[in-house]
Amino acid sequence: MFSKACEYGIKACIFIAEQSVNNRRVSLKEVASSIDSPEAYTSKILQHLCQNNIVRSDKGPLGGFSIPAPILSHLRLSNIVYLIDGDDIYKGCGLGLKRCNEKLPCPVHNKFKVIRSELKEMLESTTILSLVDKLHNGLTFLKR
Amino acid sequence: MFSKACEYGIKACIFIAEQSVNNRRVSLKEVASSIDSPEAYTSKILQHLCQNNIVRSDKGPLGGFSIPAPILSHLRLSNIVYLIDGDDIYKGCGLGLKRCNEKLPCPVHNKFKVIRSELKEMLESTTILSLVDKLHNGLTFLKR
DNA sequence: ATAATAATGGATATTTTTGTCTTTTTTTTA
DNA sequence: TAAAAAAAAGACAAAAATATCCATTATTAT
Ligand code: FES
Ligand code: FES
Repeated sequence: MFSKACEYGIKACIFIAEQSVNNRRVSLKEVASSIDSPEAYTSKILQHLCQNNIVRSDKGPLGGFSIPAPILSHLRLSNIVYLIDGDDIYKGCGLGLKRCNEKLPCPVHNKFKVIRSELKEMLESTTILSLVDKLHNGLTFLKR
Repeated sequence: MFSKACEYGIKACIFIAEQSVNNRRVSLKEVASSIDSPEAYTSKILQHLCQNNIVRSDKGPLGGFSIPAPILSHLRLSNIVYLIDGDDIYKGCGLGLKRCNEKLPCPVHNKFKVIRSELKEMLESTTILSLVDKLHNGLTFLKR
């Protein structure tokens, strides 16, 4: 469904967000070990998220990653997925035609567009904060 | 959503099925050009489908690919997707945890499982024959 | 039997995705 | 001001997915 990079990106954001809620910055090491991802690869993904103002980073001792409250209050799954995996999952044809097109639809178009728009709706309506809550209460997990 | 191989596999099956309904066998060349896919790669995918009795092949002049009526009458999208892409789309965790697990769910589990089961339901309920009909009536397309 | 046709099978190549390693830059504390 | 800590950046490596090539096998028609 999502690329590995995107999966790591989502998990990293949820973890960093949880810590940010408690005013803690986290290092790359902490992120990678908390979400069970390869450190250097995770670093690239975090860089990408930082360059696009989804995550904030501070260098030096006491530095680390965080998500500022004003960003966190708006951040949704869709922002992360769109940044990392692009809009294929929203707009792409299920059978890989150049463009999904009502006028020249592929055979699965009508069935596929329903699923696709439900996925879109789900990603756009799910806030990272809502996921943080459940994680914080020990109801969900980022590893295993 | 699906791999390229799976997209080609689905399109190939729909095209071959359409021809089989009219008692025509089709060559690899015809398949590849009709669905706009790389010939040799498509060959591998068709081999895979043949080995698993989803498509039939006959060698020699007059040979080619076909889908026998008894198979076509049962064939659904899910059969093709499951064969080529496996069950990740049905059972896999949206965040890539080892196994999707009600007891140890990831943060997106509850939202994700809804989409996933709708996709599953759609794939399992959609017959290739129903897609052939629309293609045949010029309502849908396999290229562009 | 022979030639022609069409799929098969195996090896190889390319591209994309995923993952690693090393050096540089920035910031903080001593 | 020097040392340590942490991310940034760039080059490189490995693995997986996608794609191509060529020789072989099976079938049909002549
Ligand atoms: S044209 Fe294929 S999904 Fe719309
Ligand atoms: S545990 Fe992640 S989708 Fe079920």
